[in-house]
Amino acid sequence: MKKALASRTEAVDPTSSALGVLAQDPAMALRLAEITVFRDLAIAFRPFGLSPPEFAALKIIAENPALRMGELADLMMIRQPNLLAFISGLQKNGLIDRSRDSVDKRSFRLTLTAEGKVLLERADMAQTAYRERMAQHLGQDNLEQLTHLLMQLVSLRPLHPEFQP
Amino acid sequence: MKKALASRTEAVDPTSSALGVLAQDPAMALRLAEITVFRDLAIAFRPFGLSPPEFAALKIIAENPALRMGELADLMMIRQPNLLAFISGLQKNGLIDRSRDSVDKRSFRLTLTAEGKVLLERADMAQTAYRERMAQHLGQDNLEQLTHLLMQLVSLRPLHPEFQP
DNA sequence: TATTGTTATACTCTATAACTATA
DNA sequence: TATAGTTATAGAGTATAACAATA
Repeated sequence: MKKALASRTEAVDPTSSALGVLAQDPAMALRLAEITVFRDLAIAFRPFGLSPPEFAALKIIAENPALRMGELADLMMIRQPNLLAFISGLQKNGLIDRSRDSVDKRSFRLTLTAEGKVLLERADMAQTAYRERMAQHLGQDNLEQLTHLLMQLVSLRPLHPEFQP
Repeated sequence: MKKALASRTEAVDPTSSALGVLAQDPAMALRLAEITVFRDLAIAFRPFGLSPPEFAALKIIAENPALRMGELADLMMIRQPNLLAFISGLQKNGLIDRSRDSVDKRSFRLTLTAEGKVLLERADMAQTAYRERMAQHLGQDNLEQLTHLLMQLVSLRPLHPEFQP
């Protein structure tokens, strides 16, 4: 039926026919692509001491100065308590400032420090290089269409937004 | 510059302009789409007592009877020790059989039990329903192209496959 | 009374090294 | 010597509830 698959050290290729009909499933493809890209990006960002989510946070703060923490959590689609852990780390490393909002004293406003801006600029080059690698592999137009379709999926709001287990 | 963003309970929309240039980044789009889809799929599979990876494992085993555990781990792009945890669970719940390979006595061969086949068939309907929801949102052709592009990304082999931290 | 951010905590996922039994 | 699977374990990531300060 099928030739013996490759050994552990030379991994079975998930793009091979072994996945069968499942390779046509968008969710499966989404997960495998996510693993592929983020394993690689984690390595690409390591020289800068950043994880992919940390890079994303810096980038979003740069784009949206004086962002509140809750807003950042929403944009990254993670929970506030989970955001806090690595936001504290970024602050401790001197990459971001957290200052109380003068009018709403419950809120913090996030901005990049000068050091944060410099690091982001350097890490940004690694991200750009990786994006260009993807563009070479897929074609620039296809990569843009892929990104557009993914963001459209994000606006697929959950079936049960009020779900509580 | 920008209207005050929504409150915590009515989340800031990651597809809004607040993401800025980052919304054009394939990696960011990939992560947000993955979160969106798998949060929803986790709920869709809950009535069957399955997590999305458990469903995927059942589906892949159904497509590839007598699969070895290491091969399954490769196809799902997860590590063998991490696969083992939930494979044991599936076996304990009577959904899969693990039998020693008669020629290579180190290997196990995975197959679905009758019960596993029945459950998979039912869970498959939930997955199909969700895929149709995506198709309605994006258009059937776009969904297929999205899936195709994602699988092409998976074949983007890592820059440093030999990396050891 | 509701919201922002925090703490505590539990659960899952992920990654690696070291082991066994077979090859 | 190498591979299939296992165990143990450490580290992330994720989820919820409960709390203080502020609105």
